[in-house]
Formats: sequence, C-alpha cells, structure tokens
Amino acid sequence: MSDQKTTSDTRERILDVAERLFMDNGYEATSMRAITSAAEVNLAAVNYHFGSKEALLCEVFRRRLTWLNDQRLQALDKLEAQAAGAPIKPSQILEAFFGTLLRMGEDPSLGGMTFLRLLGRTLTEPAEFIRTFFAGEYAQVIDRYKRALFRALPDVPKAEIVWRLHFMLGAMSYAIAGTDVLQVVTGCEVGDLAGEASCDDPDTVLARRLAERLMPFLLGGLRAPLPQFHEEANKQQEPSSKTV
Amino acid sequence: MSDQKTTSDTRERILDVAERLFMDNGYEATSMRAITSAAEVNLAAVNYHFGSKEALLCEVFRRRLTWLNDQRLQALDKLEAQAAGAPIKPSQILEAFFGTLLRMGEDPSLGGMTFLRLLGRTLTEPAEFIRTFFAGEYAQVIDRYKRALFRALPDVPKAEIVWRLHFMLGAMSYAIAGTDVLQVVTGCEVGDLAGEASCDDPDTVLARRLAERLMPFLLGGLRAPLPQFHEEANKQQEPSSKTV
DNA sequence: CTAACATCAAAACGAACGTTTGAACTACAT
DNA sequence: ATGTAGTTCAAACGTTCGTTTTGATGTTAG
Repeated sequence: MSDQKTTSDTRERILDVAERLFMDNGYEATSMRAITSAAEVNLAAVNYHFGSKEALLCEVFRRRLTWLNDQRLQALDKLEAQAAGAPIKPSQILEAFFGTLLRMGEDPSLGGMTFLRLLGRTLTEPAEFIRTFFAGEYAQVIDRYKRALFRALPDVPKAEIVWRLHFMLGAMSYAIAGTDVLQVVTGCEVGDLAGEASCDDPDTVLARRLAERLMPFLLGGLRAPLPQFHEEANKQQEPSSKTV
Repeated sequence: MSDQKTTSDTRERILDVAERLFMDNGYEATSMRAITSAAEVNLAAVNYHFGSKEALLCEVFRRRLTWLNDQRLQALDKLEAQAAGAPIKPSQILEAFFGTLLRMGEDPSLGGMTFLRLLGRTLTEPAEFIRTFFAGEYAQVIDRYKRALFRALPDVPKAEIVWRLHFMLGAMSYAIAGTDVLQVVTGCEVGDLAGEASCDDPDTVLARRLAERLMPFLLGGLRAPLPQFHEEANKQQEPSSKTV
C-alpha cells in the first residue's frame, strides 16, 4: 500500500537507463522508445510511473540532487559549528561545496561520473522547465554558500564574489561535463591517467584526478586580485594556509 | 561586380535567425519551420542554400569562428614578434585568447552576445557532428596557444597546464552561455550593471563587465599553486605516493 | 533572348515523436 | 474463489519532424 516493492524494479531501471542516455545524447535527442527499449520495459511505463518525459528528467536529477545538496548543507553546518563564530577559510567552503559533488563521481552507487557528466551538460540547457527545476533544487544551498563566502571574504565586494561563484560553477560544470568538444585540449589526459592506478575503474580515477586539479584552480580564481578599481583589497588574501 | 548581391540576403537572414533561435531553444528544439517562418523565407530555402539542418548549424558557427580564430592567431603572432624570443606573460596570452572572444560580445556586427551565448551553450552539446566540427575549427588555434602557455610557464608540468586550459575554457564557456540556471547566483548582477553606463545597449555593457571580471579570475586560476599530491588530511585511501 | 540561378507556394513524403487507450496480468486481503 | 488495486502490455493516436518535389515567377549575366 504505502511502498510497493514491485514498483521499484521498473522505476529504478528506467531511471538508470535514462540517466545514461540523457548523458550520452542530450535530453531532446533521447526518445522514449530508446529509453524503454534499453531498459527492457514497455513504452508506456515512463508515462505510467513518471507522467511525462519532462517529469522523468526531473526525477533523474531529484533522486541524486536532494541527497547531494543535503550533504552540502550538512558540511557547511559542520564547518560553521567548528569555527564557532570565527571566519571560515574559503578553501574549506569550496571543499564543502565542490568536493562533495566531485566525490559523487567516485561512487557508482551515487551515479558516478555518468551523473556528473549529465549534470554538467544539463546545467546549460535552455529549456524553461529545466531552468526552473534547477533553480528550485539549488536555491537554498546556493544562498547559504553565498552568504558563507561573503563572511569569509569581508573585504571583497559582494558583487565580485557572486561573479566568481558563477565562474567557479562554470569551470566545474564544464569540467565534469567532459564533452571534450576540443579533444586537442584533453589529448594527453586519458593516456596520462591510464598509466597509474589501474586498480579502479577509469571513471573513478578520473573523478579523483579531476578533484585534485580543479580545487586549486577554483581557489586561485576565487582569490585572484580584484580588477583595477580596487587595488588595496589584495592584502585580504594572505597565504593563511597550505591547504591548496 | 561581385556575386555577393546575387547571394542576396536570404542566406544571411536565415543565418541570423538561426543563430538567435538556436541560442534561445537549442539545436534539437529548433525546427526548420520555426527558422524559415521567422526569417520569412520558404521552408525549402534552408535545404537549398545549406543542404541540411546540421550544415546550417555548422555554417552559423563557421562565419564567425574562422574570423575569430584568425584574429586569435594574429594576436599571438604579434605577441611573439614583440617578445622577440623572450617569454610572453601568461596574462598577455589569456588576453589574446579570451579577450579577442569577449570583445565580439560588444560588437553586434560580429554576432554580439547572441553568438557568444550560442557558442557557450553549444560547446557542451554531445551530438557527434558538432563535436567533430568544433574539433576541426579549433585544432590549430588551441595547439598554438597550448604551446605558448608551455613556453610561458616552463616550471609547470604540461599536463597541469592542459588541465587548467580546460578549466579556463569551461569558466568562459559557462559565463558567456549565461543560462542562469541558478538565478540565485546572478541575482544582483543585472541590476548592478544597469546602474552605470546606460548609454549602450545592455548586452554590450554586459560583455564589457564580463571581460573585466573573467580575465582576473582566469589568470588567478591559471597561476594557482600546484596541487600537493600527499596533502590528503581528511581522506586517506591512497597510500601509494608513486604519482609523478 | 537565352540560360542559369534564386525564390516562392503548396503539397506530400516516410519516419519518428510523446502520449493514450483498454485489455490482460499479478498480488493479496477477504 | 473473488474483488480490487496496481502493474504491464500491444497497439494505436494525432502531431511534428527534416526533407523532397513540382511548377511557376522573378532576377541576372552573357
């Protein structure tokens, strides 16, 4: 009555297949028939369980994003509790926000790199229902982290922080999308990785390497000198730690 | 005279309309009928002039990208000539690559922000024909700039530079896409801008502000401290330190 | 004038799309 | 066994897609 376990099998299989196909082909280019036949379920199953193709895409994200943003909020709670009123280091804030996401790429049970790539590619889709869905899913966590960054960087104009948060999200989004539109850029990347740690699957290794490289880049961008009109703000970014 | 009058404005009108509609709705969600009726041309005109919808998209990009990447190569040529063998500053390289692009956003005759947004959104599209098209268009210029960065940063491992070039492209791509998936992030952005220079159209102002903010961020990310491969304090699951 | 190109309206093409329908099947409480 | 609610199924629905065709009209250059 309350929770049908007969439901779970078909539902989950659809969600898993949809996640992969949306990632491979994009939302518009993925047909219901491709999804249902790959999931080995009836064509009508998606509309029965989710209502529509749009609702399916939202559910694909919801089952992972709710958990993710919950983790992010908990991580920030923990940081603020530890700080006990003292300012939190920007590197810790970035780690809580981006590290929590990137660690999903190492765990296939959380969607792994498939979900990360899908997320990165979908964040730039212009469809209205996607934009409003993401806006709702992210509203709380973005607001909390924005305020945390304001407090961590009191000498930086708030508008500047917002811009840089935008840029950081972009760098991450594009990096996890990994569309490799310019294969020239990545080129040596994969071969470079394959040489080492071959115990884990390539996606897990990639996720770890990505985090190692991306976090310092983001922090460097966040603490870059401000554009001309505010020169004296440079001193607020003392090398207070070697965490990077 | 020349034949540019024979190939009258039908071609250009299709390209202009397609550029805007592809930007607004994405490639898959934009129909030929929407394009031709908005351009007030016959439905068959696209297939007559370009051959197919795919070829139309490629032509939309080609008419701007060949010029852009030409400018980029010339800018790098000029830098290298001025340096006369001496190392070029990374900031100059970034200015030549990203500044040349961002300046297109201020010039409506070069596509303006419409083209920039379209470019940012299309760079993450998974469709195969798009990926191979961009790979061909960008191969030369990426290779030149990659080598320039290698020379400008001789102490940084080449693989690291490639990663950071990737991140910089991502930050720029997402920033110019401006999909605002998380409106919370931008929020004050537009209102902030509207206060000042209201003499130009909003898109031109936005492009200028974007460049002012993005370039320092990219440079800060590029020059961030390198990751330390054994700094794992909170997570210890990689005992091997054989990383190069 | 002629020939080649460009544009048009209209219609049609087959294919693929998201969605709906109504019957058949399953599980389980009574 | 029977009723009921939830699930699956094959088949069809109506629409829209990219593309092609036909034939007529306008434009331009040799």
